[in-house]
Amino acid sequence: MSAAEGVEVGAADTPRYQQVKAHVLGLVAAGALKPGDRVPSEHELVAAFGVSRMTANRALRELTAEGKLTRVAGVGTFVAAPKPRGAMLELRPIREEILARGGRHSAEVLRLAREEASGELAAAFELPPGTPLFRSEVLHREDGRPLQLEERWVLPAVAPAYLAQDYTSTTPSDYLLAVAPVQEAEHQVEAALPDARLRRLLEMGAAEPCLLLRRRTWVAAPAGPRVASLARLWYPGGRYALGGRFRPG
Amino acid sequence: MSAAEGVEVGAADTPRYQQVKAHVLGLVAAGALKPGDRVPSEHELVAAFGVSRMTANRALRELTAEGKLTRVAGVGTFVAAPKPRGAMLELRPIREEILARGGRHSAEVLRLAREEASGELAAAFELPPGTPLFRSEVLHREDGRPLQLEERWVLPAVAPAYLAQDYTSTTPSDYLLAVAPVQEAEHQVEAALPDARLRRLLEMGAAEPCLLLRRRTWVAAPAGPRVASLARLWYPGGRYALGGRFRPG
DNA sequence: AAGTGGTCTAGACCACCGA
DNA sequence: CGGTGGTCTAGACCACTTG
Repeated sequence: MSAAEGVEVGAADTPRYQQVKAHVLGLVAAGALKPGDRVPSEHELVAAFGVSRMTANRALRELTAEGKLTRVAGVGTFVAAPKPRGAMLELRPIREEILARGGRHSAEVLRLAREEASGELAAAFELPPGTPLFRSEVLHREDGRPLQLEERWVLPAVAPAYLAQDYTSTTPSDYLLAVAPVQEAEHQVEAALPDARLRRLLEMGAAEPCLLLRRRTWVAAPAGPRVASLARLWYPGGRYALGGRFRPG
Repeated sequence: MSAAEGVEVGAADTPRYQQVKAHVLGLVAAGALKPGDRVPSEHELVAAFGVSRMTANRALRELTAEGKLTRVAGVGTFVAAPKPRGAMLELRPIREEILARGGRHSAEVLRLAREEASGELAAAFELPPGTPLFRSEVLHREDGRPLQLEERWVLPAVAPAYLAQDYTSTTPSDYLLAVAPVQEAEHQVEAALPDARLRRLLEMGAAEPCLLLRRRTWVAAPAGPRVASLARLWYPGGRYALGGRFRPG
C-alpha cells in the first residue's frame, strides 16, 4: 500500500495526518522539493498512505495555514516561497530575563506618584495637557548591579491601584499585564548619552552611552484603542545588549 | 433549527465552519464569554447550527490553533487566557525602510574583498581560524545623509558570487536572502561610541553615540544549520532609532 | 455511564483550471 | 474533459474526565 512505508519513521500511534505532514515536510527539507515545486495532490497522498481524502486534506490545509505551502484550487499545491520578512527582535521582560540566566533580581522604587501630563507627555498619551497620570521610577538590579532604570507613566483609568503596588516583589510591567491586556505596543530603540543623575544611578563610566528603549502600549476601550502606558527603559550601554533569536518560516 | 439564525450576519455562501467560528468569536467579543469560560461543545454547535460534527470540530480546532481557545479532551473547550508574550521589535531592511518613508536610498561600496577569519570572527562563524570569508562594507544613505554603515562577512559556500554583485543597485541583505533562505537569525542591539573613522563616515557629532545592531544568520546544511553571515550595522545614535509596532494576540 | 474532544472514513457536490 | 482543491456529511472508534 503505502509507497512510503519503510521510509517514514515508525508511526506507532502518531495521527495519520501528522504522518502525512511530516512526509511532505521531509520532501522539502531533503531538497527533493524546492519553493514553487508542486507537492503531491490530495488524491496522490490518499493512494500513497491509504488514508481518506479528508485526512490528506487536513495535512495539506494545516501546512498551508502554517505558511509552508500555497494552494490554488483547480491547479495544485506548491511549496511556498520563503517570505522576506523583516527580522524580529524579541524582548523579554527584565525580571524574567535576569531570572532566566540564573541571576538575582532586585528593584528599588525611586518614585511613585501622581503627576499632571505636560506637553510632550500629553501628546504621547493623546490626551489634553494637565491630565493626571501615575508615574513610577524603578531601578532594576541583577545581582546587585544596576541594569535598567524604568521610568513609566500610566493612565489611571486602566490601573487605578497602580500606586498601591509593591514593586520590589513584582514589576510594573507584570502588574500592568495582569490588570490590562495589551492590545498593541510600539517600540523604539536608540542610543543616548546619560545625564549626570542617570550615570550615577546606573553606575556607569564617564563616556559610556546608554541604550534607551521607549515603549507605548495600548489597551482596548469603548471608543477605540487608547494609550495605557508609556515607558522609558535605560540600560548601561557597555554592560547590556538587547538580544533575541528569531526563526523565520 | 439554528438557534442563532437572525443573530448571525447573513451567511449566504460563507462556509459553515466560518459561520461557526464567527459565532463563537462573537460571544467572546460581546462579553458573553470571558477568558476561562466554557464555550459550546461540538455537540451543542451541531445541534444549534445543524452542521455535522466534523464541521463544528474544524471551527473549534482552528480557533484553538489561532490561540483564541484552549481544549481539554474529556472536559471541554474554553476561552483562552490572554498570553503575556515577550514584546517584539520588527526590524525592516534599511533600503525598504528608507523607500517606505519616501526617501531616496543610495549606497557606497567601501570594501569588497576576501579575507581570512581571525580569532573572534572564526569563533562567531564556528569555523577554524584562517578559513576564507567574503567581506563587504557598504555605507547606506538616505537622501544623501549617511544612515547606516554595514559591515558584513559571508561564508563563501553559501554565496559564491557574493563579491561579484553590484551593491549600489541591490543590497547585500537582499542578495543573500535571494540566494540562501535564512533558517535562523540572532540579533543583538547595543549602544557604543564610534571610533574616529566611523564618526567621520556617518558624519556624526563629537560626543554622539552609535546604535550597533549585530546579526548572525544561519542556513540549512546537510550536517545541520551553519552560520552563513555576520553583520554589524552601525547607526548614528542622534539621527536614528530602531522602531517597531507589535500587535499581540 | 455520560459527556467531552481526537481522529478517521467513504462517500458527496461544487467551482475552478488546463489541455 | 479530468484533475485540482474547498467544503460537508453521517456515521464511527477511541481515550479521557467527571459524577
